[in-house]
Order: sequence, then C-alpha cells, then structure tokens
Amino acid sequence: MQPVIEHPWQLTPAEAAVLQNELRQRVERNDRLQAIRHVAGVDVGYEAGGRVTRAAAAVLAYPSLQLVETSVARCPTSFPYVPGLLAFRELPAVLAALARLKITPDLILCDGQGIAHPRRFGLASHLGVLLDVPTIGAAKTRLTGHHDEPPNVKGAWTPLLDDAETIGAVVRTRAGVKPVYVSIGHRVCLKTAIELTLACVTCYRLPETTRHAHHLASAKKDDA
DNA sequence: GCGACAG
DNA sequence: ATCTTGTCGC
Repeated sequence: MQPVIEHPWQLTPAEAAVLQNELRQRVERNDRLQAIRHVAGVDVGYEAGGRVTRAAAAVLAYPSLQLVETSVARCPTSFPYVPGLLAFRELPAVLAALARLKITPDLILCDGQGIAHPRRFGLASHLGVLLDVPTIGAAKTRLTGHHDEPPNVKGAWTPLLDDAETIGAVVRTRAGVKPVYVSIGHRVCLKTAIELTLACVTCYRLPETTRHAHHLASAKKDDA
C-alpha cells in the first residue's frame, strides 16, 4: 500500500506542529469502513542505540486473527522524540514496512494515540490520513486528557476527557491488566474503535504477532 | 515559573 | 523506546 498524500519529514519541531495543524482537518471521525478481511498491527523498535528505527507490520485475517503476512523495514532515525510529534520519528519506517506488504489491510491498529493528542492529530490519525485507510490509536500510556480508572473487568471502559470533550476511551482488554488508551485514528468512530480493539487485542494476538515479527527481524540480520 | 509529556 | 539495578506488591 502507498500513501495518497506526501509531505517532507525533515522538519523542525515547530514546522512539524504547523503541518499537524493543517493535516488534522482531513481526519474523519465517523465510520467509513468496508468489510474487514485483514487487520494490520504496526509497532516500532530501535537499534544501534536509537540511530536506526525498525518498524514491523503483522497482518491478521479477521475475525480468525490468524497470522497471514509480516514485513519489516529499517530507516535511519532522523527526528528526536518529542511528546506530540512521535509520528515524525516513527512513521517513515512504518510506511516503509507497510509498503512491503502484498496484502492491503482494511484496518490498521497503531501503537500510539489517534486524536487523543494536543492537536488531535496523533500518530494513528497521521498514518490514516496519509494512507486514506481506517486506523485506530491504541496506546499503552496517556499523552493528554483525564479519566477515571475503568472497572477491573474485561471490556470495561471509561471516557478519556479533555475538559468536556471526549477524545478517547481507557479500555480494559482483560481483567487484571493495565488498560489501553483507545482513540479514533481515521475513518472509525470511537465506539467502533473500542469494539475492534477488543476484538483484536483481547487475547493479545495482535501485539504478540507484531512482536514476533520483530523477533524475526532481530534473529536475521537482513529483513524478514 | 512549575509540572506533564504516545514511543 | 532501550538499558539496567534494586524494590514493592500480590
């Protein structure tokens, strides 16, 4: 799969924030989905003390969640970690990994926020807009917003609020585990994002297989 | 001015 | 994120 929108990545943090404010208008917060046959999970890791960014993608058939394809790509790390600008550090490698897939997924789950972001344009929204594909933000920790702790029951969730605005949900994928921060990425409403996250992440199949793709990449010096 | 801060 | 020692809670 290839982006439908291109833009430079070698930007200053100030320029990157300006670009986010322009692209944020393209985010669609309602469902615009076709039949889901394949779901991709993408995750990023670093090598060589952070000088190299490695992205791994895992495609699962839906709803069986059987692994059907993986890909890996490496890029020189060319942007610092700045809270709110993570996409400029990680998306170049993510796009390269996704470009190597033969299968075009109908949905992408991202390790990062969607609109639960200071400018409502986190990594998942950014990726969705560039590819014009439905995406969901599923982050392990909070970037912005306040919330109550969800009940310790599988499927329980509480709204993630920025003042009175609901920007996401804190979702308990399993009893006894830390909740995940779910937010709209692109072309899915929050309700759908929560449901699909539970369907794909409840038994940790997606993160598991994505990590597996990373392991393949680590074991082999070349790409998998 | 002082905290907070996806990965 | 990644690296890594010691500590806390179930």
